[in-house]
Amino acid sequence: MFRLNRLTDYATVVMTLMAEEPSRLRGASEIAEITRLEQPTVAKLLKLLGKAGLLSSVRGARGGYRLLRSPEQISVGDIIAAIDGPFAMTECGVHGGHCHHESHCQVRGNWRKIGLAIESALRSVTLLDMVAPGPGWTPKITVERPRALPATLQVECEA
Amino acid sequence: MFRLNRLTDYATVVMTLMAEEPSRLRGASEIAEITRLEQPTVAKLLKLLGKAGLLSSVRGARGGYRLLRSPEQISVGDIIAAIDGPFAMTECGVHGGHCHHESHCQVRGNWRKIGLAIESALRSVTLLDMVAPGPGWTPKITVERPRALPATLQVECEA
DNA sequence: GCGATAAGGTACCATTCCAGTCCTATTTAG
DNA sequence: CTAAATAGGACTGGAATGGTACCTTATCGC
Repeated sequence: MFRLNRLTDYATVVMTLMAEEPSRLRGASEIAEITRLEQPTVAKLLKLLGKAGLLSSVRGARGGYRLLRSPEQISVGDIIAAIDGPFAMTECGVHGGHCHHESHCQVRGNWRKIGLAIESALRSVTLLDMVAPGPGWTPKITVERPRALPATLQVECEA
Repeated sequence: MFRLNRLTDYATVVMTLMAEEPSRLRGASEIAEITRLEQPTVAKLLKLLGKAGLLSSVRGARGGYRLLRSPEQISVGDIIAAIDGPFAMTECGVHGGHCHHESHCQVRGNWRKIGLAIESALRSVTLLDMVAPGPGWTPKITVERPRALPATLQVECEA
């Protein structure tokens, strides 16, 4: 599937909640109660989001987290990157050059481009959009593509 | 990560190869040899792609597979759907209504919309594009979004 | 100052999912 | 009839996920 993993999904819920009152300091327990998620899970998410620079934390009693930037300056892409790590459509090269046709592999290059396009699209959807998208909001994602040329390419990419 | 799983990745390589000579019947072993993938893995992919209606199969000795439609009529989205199943950004509702705030959960609704937008974008990239994208090809994905309204929404969505 | 509270960090376990293998039909060429 | 190739399962090892526990560090209120 082209599926968001669960933690990332939760993270967007948590961040959307935070965006409702950006200046308010909230603790993990409070957030867990409102979102009905497990407290340890929320704590884990908050740590990750803090580490990624999306939240600032206040330690000690009556501590908590708040948004480090305003909702319109935090994107869905930021949240995904914070939880899931960097975008990468394919695993090409993960196993250290196991694929010795990489430089000639058009398919991988295309995936990379498509991935970058999706990433930039997700980076353009902000928390403010998530909180209050407006009644008729629909993200319109379009792929612009020139006329393709006749096929002559040899594909020999392994792994 | 927002990562394609490996089988789907392989499937695009296989399908791109098939697109080079759409009318030619190819067996799993031949494809495995060219792509350097394991033969059983290729066989599995071909079965799935056939089941999804992207390839037609000819059984028996000298049998094989060929594209059922022309390369420009088969999209990357088709391939992903064939291997990974239907698009679904979130798992909301997978565990049968465990989330009793679904109807009020703006976040999930937004994810669904974003997912649909990405899906339609992927459906607009065809095998022909993958085979011969042209030298300067870059998919340009844009999300159109109106001015968001002030935040007042209550988020209470679990799981 | 002290205890309570809450974040920071690390490590661990259980489960799920994925990728790959294997086995047994079924079909067709020769 | 036999060999070759797809069809369609079932099964398994391993990796990744996601949830938990434990301890440390920092701050607040008394």
